[in-house]
Amino acid sequence: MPVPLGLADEPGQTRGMSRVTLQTIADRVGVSRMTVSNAFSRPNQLSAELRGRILTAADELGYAGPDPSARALARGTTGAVGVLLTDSLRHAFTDEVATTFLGAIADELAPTGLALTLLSASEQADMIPARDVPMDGALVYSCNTQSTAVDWLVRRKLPLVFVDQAAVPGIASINIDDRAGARAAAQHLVDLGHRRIDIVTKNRTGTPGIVADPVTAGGGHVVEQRMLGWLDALEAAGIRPTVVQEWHIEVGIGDEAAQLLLDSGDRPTAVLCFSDVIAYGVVQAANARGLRVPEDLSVVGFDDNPLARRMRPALTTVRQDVAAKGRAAAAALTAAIERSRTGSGTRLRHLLLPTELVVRDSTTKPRAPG
Amino acid sequence: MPVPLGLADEPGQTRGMSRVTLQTIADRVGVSRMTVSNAFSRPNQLSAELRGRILTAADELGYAGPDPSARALARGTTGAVGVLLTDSLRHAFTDEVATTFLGAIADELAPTGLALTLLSASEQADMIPARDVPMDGALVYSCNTQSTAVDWLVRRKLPLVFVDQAAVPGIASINIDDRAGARAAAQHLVDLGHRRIDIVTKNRTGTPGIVADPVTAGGGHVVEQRMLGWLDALEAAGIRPTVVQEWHIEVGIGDEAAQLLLDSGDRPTAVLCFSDVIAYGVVQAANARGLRVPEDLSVVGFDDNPLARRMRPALTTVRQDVAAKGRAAAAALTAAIERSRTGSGTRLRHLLLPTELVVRDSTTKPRAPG
DNA sequence: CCGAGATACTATACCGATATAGATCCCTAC
DNA sequence: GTAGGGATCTATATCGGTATAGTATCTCGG
Repeated sequence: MPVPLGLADEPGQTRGMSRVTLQTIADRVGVSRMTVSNAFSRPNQLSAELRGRILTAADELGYAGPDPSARALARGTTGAVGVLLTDSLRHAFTDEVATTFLGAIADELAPTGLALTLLSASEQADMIPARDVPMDGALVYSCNTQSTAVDWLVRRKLPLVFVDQAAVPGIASINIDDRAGARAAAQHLVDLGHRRIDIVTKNRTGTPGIVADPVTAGGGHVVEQRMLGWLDALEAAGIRPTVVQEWHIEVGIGDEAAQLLLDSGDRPTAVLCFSDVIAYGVVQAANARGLRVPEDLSVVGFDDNPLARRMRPALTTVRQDVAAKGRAAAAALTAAIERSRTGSGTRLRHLLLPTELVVRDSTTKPRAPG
Repeated sequence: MPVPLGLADEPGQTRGMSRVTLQTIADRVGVSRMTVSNAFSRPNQLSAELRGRILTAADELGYAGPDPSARALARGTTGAVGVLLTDSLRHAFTDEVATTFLGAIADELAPTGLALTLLSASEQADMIPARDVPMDGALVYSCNTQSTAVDWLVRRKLPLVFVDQAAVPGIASINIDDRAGARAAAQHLVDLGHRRIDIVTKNRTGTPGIVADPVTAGGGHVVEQRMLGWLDALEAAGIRPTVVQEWHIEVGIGDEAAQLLLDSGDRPTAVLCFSDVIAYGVVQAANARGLRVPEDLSVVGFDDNPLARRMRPALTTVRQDVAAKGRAAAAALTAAIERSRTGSGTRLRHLLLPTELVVRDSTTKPRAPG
């Protein structure tokens, strides 16, 4: 029964009289505070008649229901779960892979009634969301495991699920088979006859440019796994790729990385990219130099971002089922929360979802087979 | 100083001994609980030496900092703000207009350190996020004002900002000039010489199909305003449009609505659409029937969704600056929160952002001018 | 040598609920 | 007639902090 909006008090104004609490209502009706609490939270603990009177009184007093913070303290549960994101929160809404992932989580969480709180890993204004925001559990999405934010969550002993990160004993994790996917991508190029194959990867922490030792360059678990996968296939074929890394991962960012490869004297005939978004940049850069994809340059992405299908030529890439990853993550989180409530129960899992090479039109045999 | 992850206790396990609280640390160090609290929350209230000892002890005991829920209760602030969304949360990540809006909010909120909690208006499992989740304030985005969820937020007297909704006295609101935009869109068609102009609108609550009385059909504030704007121009030109409404607002949904219009004997030469997404559907449907846009059918959208520019032909539409709307909303919210903290301060505002007709390639003169 | 003012810490009183163990009262079965 | 068992409601003890008003102790100018 919606109350006419105009009648509501000014937000935040207490208007002289003190706040209405359970006690206020208890006094009004002449029952104990506990009974009023039960009227709201455990209806079957009191008679329907009394409950009716209490609810009426509460309504008259403009009571909005038990205070969520107080309830959270007393019950030990808040009704919200967090998602920790490394990048700015904006990224959560900008990147198509991220939106697919989060959308799937939202869907999976919907029936539980849990709200989804987006947490930024960056610490602003002496407030650290991962440490200070009340929540019942959290998803850690593609964050650096060393990150202090992750550390705070761990210290809080919150039920956690790690996604796209190195698995840690005692914490559920969801990963995709990055290494196998990358290996398949590289093998695909090798099988096509390419010998000059280079790599454009991502590394928010390193310096952009050519990477001397790719294996130890870091950049996070996913970056490392994909690198290992590429090298698995390339080294087996006796190929030593030039590796360049970028910071940015946004569509439309100019490509200093691609420049390093395409303008070098020893130009590659194929490029493996950390993501479809990066591949997009590489294709743009190639076109800007008059190179045709795939005739002059084969390009492979990763993720099977919707972007990959929109590109011309359509991008050969490694598909991961991002939605399935999101659903699995949400399910793992609710399971973890349940486990922490009931002492224990289902065993904690480390899931590895498959990847699959999707060959489209951005790869072909090199013009002059090596 | 990150703690080695492996050493952390199992999440949620109390492992025999009871939880570490301020008191635990106070006892260990031999000071009062309040002093320990100060060590964490008001460092300048105690000597650096003692603070050091306290922090060390806390660290040894595996204390993760003051419990957020307890702190929220005592301080009356949680560090998170909510966004209430009518549709499933998924929509927040699926729809490009929504992601732009939320991304802008996230950006604007970043420096404040506030976390963003996504609230679904639907009530699941006896848990109503709008009523039960702790937060410092909330944005209400394009929700039905009658919605119980909105009502809960109002009763809680939370600082609120209404976006894309009828303004209510006492609550800040951000809107765009839907009516003027729609009027301009309709006038554009009239000026081109169209006389048979129909409308495809949206209405989640009504039944899909032809709408008898568009003005009273409801569907929410934005729907109503745009309808008024269209009719302003059409009625002035003596045109009575056929109006059909749809439920779905997702790209790629088959178009029963368009069908009603395009397959009728008296086919329109132009269609005004509630959104670009709907316009996309109409164009698809037209193409499927062998009609060319704009030669056989002019189509106008609304929003200037990025989709509008990607479409072929590029869509004529009404631009709104969604990012600006998001920033304004976030700013209004932080202002509202500040206002409720300090009693009062800046005056509460009702903002109306401009709209602008963007003529692209989906509209032209009717083939046989009436 | 004394009072004013910091500085460093403590005592007490909330914040607004929920959990758990009673206390009544009424009804039923033996 | 009474023990046992529900259905209702209450009393008490938390939940884990923070705000505010003290109480000492120290410092310093006059």
